[in-house]
Amino acid sequence: MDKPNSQEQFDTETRILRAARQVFFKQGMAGARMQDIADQAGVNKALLHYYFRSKDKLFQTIFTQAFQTMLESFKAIIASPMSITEKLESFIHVYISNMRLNPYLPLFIITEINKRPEVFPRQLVPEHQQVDLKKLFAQIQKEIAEGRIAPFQPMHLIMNVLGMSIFSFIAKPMMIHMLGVNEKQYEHFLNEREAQIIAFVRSALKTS
Amino acid sequence: MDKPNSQEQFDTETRILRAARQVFFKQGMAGARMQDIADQAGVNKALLHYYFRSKDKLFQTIFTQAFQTMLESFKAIIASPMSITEKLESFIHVYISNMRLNPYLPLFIITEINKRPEVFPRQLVPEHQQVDLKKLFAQIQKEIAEGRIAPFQPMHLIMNVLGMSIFSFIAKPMMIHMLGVNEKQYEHFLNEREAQIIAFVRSALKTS
DNA sequence: ATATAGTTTAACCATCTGGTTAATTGATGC
DNA sequence: GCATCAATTAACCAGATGGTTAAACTATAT
Repeated sequence: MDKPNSQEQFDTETRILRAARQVFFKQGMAGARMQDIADQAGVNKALLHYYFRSKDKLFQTIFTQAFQTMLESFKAIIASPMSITEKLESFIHVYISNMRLNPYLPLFIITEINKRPEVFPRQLVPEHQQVDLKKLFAQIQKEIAEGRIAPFQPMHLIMNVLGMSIFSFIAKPMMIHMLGVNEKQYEHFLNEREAQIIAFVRSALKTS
Repeated sequence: MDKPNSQEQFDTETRILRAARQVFFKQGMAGARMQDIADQAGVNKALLHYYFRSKDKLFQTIFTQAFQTMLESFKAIIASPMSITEKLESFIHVYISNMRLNPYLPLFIITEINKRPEVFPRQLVPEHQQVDLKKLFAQIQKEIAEGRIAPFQPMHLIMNVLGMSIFSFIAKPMMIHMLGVNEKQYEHFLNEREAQIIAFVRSALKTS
């Protein structure tokens, strides 16, 4: 009948990667089946091994790329010449936009690292391109000292912003069941989310 | 050599349940192995089926109980006769305490609902014991109208508090790699977490 | 045309895994 | 002692799953 996926325009390797991303993101390493990925990509299962040797190798390719993606937006914002307030609001905007396109990404990363913490050593994030927290922390403390924002510990401030932004997406299924709302109501809620978080952070950081 | 687990004092069914919780929480439904659970409980694998019929049944037992646990603390706080500020701070305190004891619980619930959203219908949360949001929302709006707290939409306010509290625990492995800190530093950070979130929320809710 | 190299497929294999079963052990009442 | 019933175990089974392989197909160059 209908094709499992309309991606004939891409070459085989790309189609496998796209299919693998879909399946791994949704099912995780343990739950993903090579046959499912092959079906989704519309190719023979043996081709997965031809291009990527093993399930583990294919998974690592997907995972590493996903993790890098996550890191990149983070680092880009930190490096930019903005005020703290602007950076925080940029975080909120960027992460919420990204998650609208790719809601599974953060949860995927979190669960997979959680299951095999020993498998993801420093090697995954080479020393030279690690997030430079020191500069960001210094900037926050400077603005606090200048009285431009209320005093909060830098790491907690960042975690607050990330938590409010990311959690509302990854916990969507749980919250829908916990709060007893339906999909549509929750989507409406997510649409307001960015503005609401920004307002909340502004209020918290206001100097009295 | 040594026993896989020192729980000889419990009866077989309890030992299986405790072992299943450990394995399911960490590995998820797809990643968990019946043999692992049996080993962890120190019993023969056939006993798992003798007591719980199938992996699915055993999983459902664990999952339902975990989900109820999560709901109970939520509902208890909502029902209590506290002000909004007190309730929010109670949320923060209760969830952070619970997660110190059981860090895998929220992530477990989130990922499993995510993987099979169709399997968890309303039946899991019987109508009569669903979280009563209406009263809570009304209380929030009342306190806003009385000028006791700054105006934020109730559901966003709650999500903010839950996000800041829960996310810092479930994202621990990701944040450790993202921020390039070590386990010990992160544990120290988590110890300060409750006080920091409370301070942040208070500041945000202050009426100017 | 044909040789060559890369690509794709069907069939197959070994292992893992959830689940079953028949036999054994243990306790309890008579 | 022995009958009865629940609890426990070792051995086994069928299907699923990651992975392999030899053959077939395709395109490109000569």
